[in-house]
Amino acid sequence: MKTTNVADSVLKAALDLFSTQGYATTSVQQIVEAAGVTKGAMYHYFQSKDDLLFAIYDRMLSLQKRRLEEIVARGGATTDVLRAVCTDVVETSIDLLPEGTVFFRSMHMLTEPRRKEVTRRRREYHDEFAALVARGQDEGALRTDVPRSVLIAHFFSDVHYLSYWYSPAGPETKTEVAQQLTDLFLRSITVEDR
Amino acid sequence: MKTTNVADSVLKAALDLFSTQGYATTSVQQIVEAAGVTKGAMYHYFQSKDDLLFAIYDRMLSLQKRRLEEIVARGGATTDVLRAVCTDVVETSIDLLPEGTVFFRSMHMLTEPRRKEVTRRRREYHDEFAALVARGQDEGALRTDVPRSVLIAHFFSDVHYLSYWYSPAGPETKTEVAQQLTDLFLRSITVEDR
DNA sequence: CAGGACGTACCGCCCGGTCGGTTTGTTGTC
DNA sequence: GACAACAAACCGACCGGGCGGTACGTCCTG
Repeated sequence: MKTTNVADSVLKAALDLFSTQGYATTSVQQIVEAAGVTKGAMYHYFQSKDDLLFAIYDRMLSLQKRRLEEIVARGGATTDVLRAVCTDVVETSIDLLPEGTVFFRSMHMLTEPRRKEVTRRRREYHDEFAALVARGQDEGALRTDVPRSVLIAHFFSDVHYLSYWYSPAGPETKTEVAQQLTDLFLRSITVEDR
Repeated sequence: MKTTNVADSVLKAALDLFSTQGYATTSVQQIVEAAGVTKGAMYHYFQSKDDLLFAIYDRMLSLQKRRLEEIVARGGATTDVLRAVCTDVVETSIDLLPEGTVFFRSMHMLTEPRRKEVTRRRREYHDEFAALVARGQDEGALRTDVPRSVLIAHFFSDVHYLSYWYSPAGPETKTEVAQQLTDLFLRSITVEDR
């Protein structure tokens, strides 16, 4: 409760500054000042500046993974599951917009072991999603004339790009956008029927 | 010819290093060493490290803009023009993959006036593309049940994401990918006919 | 011998990180 | 409940280093 207050406010400040200024151009001094703590306090809870970045990634990756697995576990027709996953990941990504900004912008700044782990966990997510698409293709619901890797990249691109254009202050709510993007995606990857 | 040799090799080295290591984590010393020149020589042709970044952006933006305008100038049915633009920008983006990597990763590192100009020129491109989509909607060829801004973001996301997943060493050629992504995009934004 | 094209030594700054010390909190003892 | 004993939490002055950038000399070309 109290011990986490420092760590929490530091993380919050770091996320805010990293997402607006970038990781490299944000100094530890700025972070602790924004968080209202001292450098000593921060380095008591975190080993390095790198730690802060990784903590942000860790939280985001855990959350996304958990949500994906929950939806898949609920079961249902493949295309329905796919639809649920798509809308959910778009909505979650909008909730985590600052994290997303930092993620794609600063991943290459992580030190080697950590970057490896982030890559590994992203691949896990990717593979689980790919399995879903594969199932859809096997069932004849999804088109096979485009390589699966392209279909998947086509989906992740939307999620990825959100932090570059979406603004909560804009005209569309996150629910609408999630619906619309999912619709666009599914329309493009399903087989032409009737 | 000779005067540009230094500037060229510096820019080439900078692009290479920026795209692999990131802008902030690449020192001017590294760049000049990789380019085989000295710091003095570099600072004779460029005013700052920032200059190098902007030069990369400038080249990329000019090229994309020029290609867009050439295709639009050729005229034709709106959907055909749109298709041509899409495949072309995907192909060009693949040709400029390192530039794209640097672009989306380090744009926020540009100093204020330059970032403003980059934003302005991107908006120019965006607006021209948006006009094309609007024309398609007016003609009844493109769907209007999804906000135009979402349709456009949906397209740019594919282009944007290329530098994160596409590899020339991979199984798909740039021509194939361009065709496939264009197909996915157009399928999702055209009205259901038949 | 003038002036652009460089080479080199150097500067001030600020960064991430440290470290000895102080405060605050917890526990055990009588 | 007073207090010693100890640990965890926290402070902030300080450090070495590497950064972007510069000053100035030198060389080459016309």
